[in-house]
Amino acid sequence: MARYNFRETEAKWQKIWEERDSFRATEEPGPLNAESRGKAYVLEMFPYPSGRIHMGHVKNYTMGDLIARVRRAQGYNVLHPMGWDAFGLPAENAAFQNKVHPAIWTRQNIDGMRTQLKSIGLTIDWSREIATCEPEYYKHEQAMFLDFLSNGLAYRRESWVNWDPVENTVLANEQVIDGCGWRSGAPVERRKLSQWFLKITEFADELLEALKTLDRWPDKVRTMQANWIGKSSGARLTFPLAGRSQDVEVYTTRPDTLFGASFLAISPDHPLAAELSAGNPALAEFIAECRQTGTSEAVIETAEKRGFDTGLKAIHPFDPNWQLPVYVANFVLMEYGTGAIFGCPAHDQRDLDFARKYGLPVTAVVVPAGTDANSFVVGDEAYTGPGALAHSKFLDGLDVEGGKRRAISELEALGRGYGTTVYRLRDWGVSRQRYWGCPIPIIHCPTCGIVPVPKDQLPVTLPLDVDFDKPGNPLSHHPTWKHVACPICGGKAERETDTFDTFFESSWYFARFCSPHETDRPFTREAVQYWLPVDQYIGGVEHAVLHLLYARFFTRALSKCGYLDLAEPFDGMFTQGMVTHETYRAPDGEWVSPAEIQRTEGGGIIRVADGAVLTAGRIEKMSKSKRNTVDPAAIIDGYGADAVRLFMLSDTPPERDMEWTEAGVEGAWRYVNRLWRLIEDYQTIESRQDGPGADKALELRRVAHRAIDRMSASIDAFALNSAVAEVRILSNAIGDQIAALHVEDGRRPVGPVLAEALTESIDILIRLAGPMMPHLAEELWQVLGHDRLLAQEPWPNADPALLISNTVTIAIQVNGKLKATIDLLRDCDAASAETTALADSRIVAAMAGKPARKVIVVPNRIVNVVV
RNA sequence: GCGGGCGUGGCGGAAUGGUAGACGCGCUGGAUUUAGGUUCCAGUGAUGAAAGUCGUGGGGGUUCAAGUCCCUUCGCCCGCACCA
Repeated sequence: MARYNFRETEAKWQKIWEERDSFRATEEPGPLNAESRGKAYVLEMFPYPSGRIHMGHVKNYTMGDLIARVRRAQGYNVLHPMGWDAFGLPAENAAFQNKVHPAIWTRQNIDGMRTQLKSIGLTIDWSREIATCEPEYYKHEQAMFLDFLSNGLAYRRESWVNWDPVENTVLANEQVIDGCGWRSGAPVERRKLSQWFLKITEFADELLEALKTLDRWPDKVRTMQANWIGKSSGARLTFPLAGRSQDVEVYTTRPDTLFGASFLAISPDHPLAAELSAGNPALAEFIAECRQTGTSEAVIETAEKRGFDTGLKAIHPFDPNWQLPVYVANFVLMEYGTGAIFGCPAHDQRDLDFARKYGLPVTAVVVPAGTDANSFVVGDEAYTGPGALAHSKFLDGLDVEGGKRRAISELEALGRGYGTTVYRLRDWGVSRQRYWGCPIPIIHCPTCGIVPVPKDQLPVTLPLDVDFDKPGNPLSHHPTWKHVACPICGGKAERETDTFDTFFESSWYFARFCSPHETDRPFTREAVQYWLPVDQYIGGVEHAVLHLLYARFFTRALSKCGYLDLAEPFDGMFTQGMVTHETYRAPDGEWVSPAEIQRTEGGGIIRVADGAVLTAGRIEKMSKSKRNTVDPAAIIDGYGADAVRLFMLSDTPPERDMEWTEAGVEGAWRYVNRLWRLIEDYQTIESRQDGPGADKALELRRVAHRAIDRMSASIDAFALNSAVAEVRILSNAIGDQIAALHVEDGRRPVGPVLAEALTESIDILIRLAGPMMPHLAEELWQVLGHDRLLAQEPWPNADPALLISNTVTIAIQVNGKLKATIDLLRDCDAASAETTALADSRIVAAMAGKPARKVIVVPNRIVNVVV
């Protein structure tokens, strides 16, 4: 055997797998799955075709491929597809910068990325590849939208957007930098536009409740989704305005603190604010200032809390003589509750900050148990804990929950309010004022109003002859595209020029993969019934809320419209961590890419080009701005896909951020070569009747079968780094056995018992290594003389008899501190374990003559002597 | 601001409440080969001559026993509805 040539070998097996169509999925379990354990749909989040794959992709697809390969070997009928989330802003930015058409740019990127992905050696069924920018894909979602519309799941209303007043364009949140447009630099304004919404709120409670059933999802993702949905119970109540016929309706989760109210605050977008501003220029200016921020919640919430006293007085619902000032405040969101709140400074931090700023009274009405209500003072911190109500008339003495109930029943009796449930979740705005997205199939007719495009006229395709030089949406200034005849009256009408949010495409692509070539319908019932739900979905934690929630909603909406019969699309979910890298800076502050650096012998870092001494900075998420990305293609070229895959899996638990290092991938590369040499050495063994090693065989087999057992368990638990460790433990054990053999003329004589154990262990080792290092393992499998592909071989079974040994090592503690270990027969009785432990000289010494007060014996584990 | 997460040797990390540091990187010493990314062997938490003592971000608690459970505190990271 020559040196391992990964370049040739990896290309060779990728070609063979492809020629033999090894990973094609059909609903009929094939001969490989004669003893099929059912189907396994393994899916990684499909990539945006940015042009080149990045390390995050490699991590994602390596993990998914490992699962897919293991499941295949375990006898499951596996579906493991790939496609392209091909609509989105970057294509338009590229069009603007480089004068390339988004369609051409996207298709070129897809071609390049497909080649790169294939170089990783993934078990993808490429016959099912889809791209969401193709009319064959998006025509189905246009039909879905029309069905949502007729089923009351889509509607139109006004909503805010970021508006760049210089470019006259709508900006995405990421295009707003410090409150200004990224290209124009002009302060961004909020504007109202008429937009389409999907009624995700109709499923709010269902989406929340069903989280409980998703027991193969990470708890943190379920928690984040539950918080996002944000179910809260509270009260709606009305405050009459003094001297006016109007009321202000308020939502609160703390009706128990009504007697601690000191002001009312309404949103700058509240209708009352608009009305008052008409006769109040100062207020109008305040509201205009509030609109000088973006629409992002993070910006609004972190902005300085400001208010404007309208001069109006609201009358307390429980006391007609009590009047509260009414403010317009920038932190009150029109989208949540009623767009108006009452402020109780003593028991809400935000209200307290506001009250201190504007000199409003602070009255504590909940005091901790055992505290005197008259001496309890709120300083800089609001009291939000439990306690007894005080200074609250009929609520006095009640606890918080009791107070809430009593306050609500009182409000209901007075006809001033009622108990209610509110969700933080808002309906999903799907309109985008952009070109590179799926056209919304709607026609606006001056006579007939909003008219859906008839289904038989779908798809509404994007025109290709568009101009990106003018700001704004190219669809709206296209000379002809939007001008159409109204489908109802035949008169002159205009197409909707907005396109869908790209989350639309990713909300159902997993179903499309089930029958990607259907033309008249998005998928067949048989195919989705067979494959869905996805058994294992894998992707970045950054999608933990939005994408996953939208897909869950979409699945329900499609079921309501008769497309599916399913509530939850993803049975198992795994969220991976990011890939990070150290950062480097030149003396002038410029960021330097890892590809341009070299480490000196003294441990310093220099830039190769000019020898400039660099400083190593923090380890951060790989990003273009910090220039700390590493190109997977270059690394695969240098070390091979197997080494890259192995390093991706080996060091860090997959849910955590991992640091990419050159040393790490080199270590993985060395291990690839070590396995190659191990098989080389193994081939020198020669079975002889008088050969040595019979006494070593059983222990080696134990290690091998333990490796099967522990690695399988690690994979099921997604502890992929531990799974790699198990393979290394096994190869180390085999290597130790071989190294211990005497070499004669290049041969290693060995007795038949150990020879057989070595052969069995090597067989197991290669099967276990296959999902991680598929090319090397496939090559070694062939070298060992097998005809069948390793990719079609079953997973090994652990022999239970080899998983347990006769003796166990037991720790003996004195007062909880380890003093000795002893070997005992497995499952020996507690009494003899105690006797043996107390007889041990080290224990006698540690007890220093004191009597044992208590002895705790945990069978097969520990004896703790308390003195 | 709100929500979620993470913190263990020089480094990545392992550990059903039961022997802290598996596996690897790095480092130290040695051997082999002068190799055209070497390989192999031994050692490697701190401290101590040793016995031992200490040690899982900090502080407190529960327990025979805590990295693991509870309270509290500090630091870092991610998401926040038009990036995908």
